[in-house]
Amino acid sequence: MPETNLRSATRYGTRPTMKDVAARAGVGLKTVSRVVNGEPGVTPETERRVQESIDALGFRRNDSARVLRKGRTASIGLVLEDLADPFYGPLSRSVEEVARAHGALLINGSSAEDPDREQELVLALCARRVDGLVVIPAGDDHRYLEPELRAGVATVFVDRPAGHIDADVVLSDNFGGARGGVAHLIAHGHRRIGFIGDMPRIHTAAERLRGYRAAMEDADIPVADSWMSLGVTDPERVRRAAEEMLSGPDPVTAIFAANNRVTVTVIRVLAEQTRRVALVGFDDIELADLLQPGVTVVAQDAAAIGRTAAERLFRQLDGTLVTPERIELPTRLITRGSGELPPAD
Amino acid sequence: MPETNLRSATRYGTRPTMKDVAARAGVGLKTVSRVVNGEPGVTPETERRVQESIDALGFRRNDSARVLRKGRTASIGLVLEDLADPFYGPLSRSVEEVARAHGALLINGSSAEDPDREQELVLALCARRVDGLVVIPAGDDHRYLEPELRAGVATVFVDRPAGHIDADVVLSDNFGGARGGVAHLIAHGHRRIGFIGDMPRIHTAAERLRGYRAAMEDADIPVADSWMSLGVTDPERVRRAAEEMLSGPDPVTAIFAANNRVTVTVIRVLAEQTRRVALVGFDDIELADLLQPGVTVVAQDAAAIGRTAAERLFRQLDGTLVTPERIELPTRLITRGSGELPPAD
DNA sequence: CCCGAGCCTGACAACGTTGTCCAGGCTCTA
DNA sequence: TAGAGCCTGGACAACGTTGTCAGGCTCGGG
Repeated sequence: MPETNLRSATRYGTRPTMKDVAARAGVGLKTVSRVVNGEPGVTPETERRVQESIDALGFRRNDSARVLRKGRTASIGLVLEDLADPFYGPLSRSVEEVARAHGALLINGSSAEDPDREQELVLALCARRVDGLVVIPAGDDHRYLEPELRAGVATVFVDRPAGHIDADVVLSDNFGGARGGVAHLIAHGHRRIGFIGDMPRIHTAAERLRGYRAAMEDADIPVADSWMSLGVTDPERVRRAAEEMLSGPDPVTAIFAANNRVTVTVIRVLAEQTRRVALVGFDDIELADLLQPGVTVVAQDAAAIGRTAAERLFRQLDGTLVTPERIELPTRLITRGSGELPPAD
Repeated sequence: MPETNLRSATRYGTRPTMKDVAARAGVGLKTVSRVVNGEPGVTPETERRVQESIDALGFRRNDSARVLRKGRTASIGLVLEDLADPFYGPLSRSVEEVARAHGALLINGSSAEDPDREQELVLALCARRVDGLVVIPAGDDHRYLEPELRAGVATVFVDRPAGHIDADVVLSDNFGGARGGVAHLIAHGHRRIGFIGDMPRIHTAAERLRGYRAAMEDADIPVADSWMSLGVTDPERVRRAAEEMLSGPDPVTAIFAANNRVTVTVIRVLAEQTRRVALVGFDDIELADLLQPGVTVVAQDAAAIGRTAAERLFRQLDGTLVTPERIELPTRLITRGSGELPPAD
């Protein structure tokens, strides 16, 4: 009874299946499958009839069933910290582009820097049977991923290494970048240089701090505790931290801001100062060149990081890649003025 | 033979199923299902045995199979133009937050402003049987969505209305915002005001242009063709357009930049001018307050737009919502200096 | 005229889960 | 002590698709 099928197909909330299409076209179920998937072995005339039914019923293949049968979902998951952060936009975009080139869709979620939420998200993605995962870790223990890795879920960590498991990592040379940025300030005559960064439990923050210390040590400059502020990111506390190191008994003449959010706040604080204080920031920020002075930064290439990670992911899926590796991408110092100001005591 | 099950379960690329877990725990398949889903009717002792098997095998429920059986995927799709655009980051984030609150995951894709790609993406998402779609349309004909809507896929369009179908839309008051922004310039004494915007086939661009014209007409100012530049967005052409309207025979004393990308380029051009030219931009940009002068903008609330759209989506899914509606969110004029400069002839 | 080859086509099982339904064992009461 | 009712657990079908395999048809050659 084709009429019944038609009615059930157009009833709200019900979708036509291949069975419905087959019934309407008066062919077998498998023939419809062949047409839908462009498999050979169907007469043009039969194909036409099937296609007509498909269009008439508005049939759309159910990929859930397909996945169940085939095993691959053609989708990959991206877990990052916050989509609204300007660093992750381009990263996410470049991951998506690579995914698209491989015919895969991108599912993404934000961990909000919360390890539990990261795990919850990752496992939800695994339950959907994503073929691969790109993870910007919030937590530092990823042993919960072991069964997934064994099951063949391709995984690449980004921006920070995985904890307690052996997996691919793609990140910036945070240590080298920070060291270079601070050395740049030292080269312009600064000795009292402040550092404002995130909690050292975050890998990037720790590495950048290490770079700062290394650069100071290279120049034989002992670091005063009052020059360092760790674990502050919210604008209010960054502001206080900056003001303190500028007004203390041993005031800094330059500040190294260890990420883009910190940099932005520090710029605001410095704009209010009468004294000219030098600034180098980690991460580029938009319009940095239009400010007075332009903001000198150590820039990461977010798009390149995303692209590299995604490409490795698909090479894992190809089977081209077996041994986990750690890939460090170089950073680039962009001088625009704020980092070249001389010390003003 | 539990040993066989165990081996097959840990073989690379194969995952344990509920059957494997059941065999290992010595219970029935359905009992495992009950434990996994927290259904009642399982003795604590049995539950413990099952849980132990789950942990030992690293079992993870296969949501594809679940979806196939239940019909709902607990995921929604978001199709936007470009994730890297600062306007879409917060929007995407707020959509994700609402989705999360409803226990759904977010799948997103970028259309790159290409109608074919938009359709391809949307249909791919429908094939995955997402429960709902949030679409920032690139094309202007969405009749291809009719079968999906009939099938009960909740759909909300954002930023621009759908073409040729009746669906929910959430957008900013582009017309009113632009009109207000231009009126603000007029109120500060400007009469020769330039307009640089996107192709009028894009709804937002057309509306903002209409707002510009309306404000000019309200003030009885005839608009010269040379003051308007439509359909340019790439920096090079925006730059040329701006320079032309600043140097022509009838040079403008103020510019209304109809979106954030245009605004940024115009700022660069104006910074090179000796003459002080007023500027109002549509869309806020980061650090706008730190520039000299601060940039006056007509700001949209991207997060509110995303939240509103996603909430409507889930209300559609609840059944609370039936009739499609058009929701316009107000914009906000933020004065920072550039829009308050007097005309300099 | 018959037979084999080759091409279309369709019946059927399987993917892993959940909903339905029933069986068996237990407790409690008359 | 027997019957009723409850609680736990399991067998089975179904979701919509794809892979396997076999059957029927046509065509050409012997």
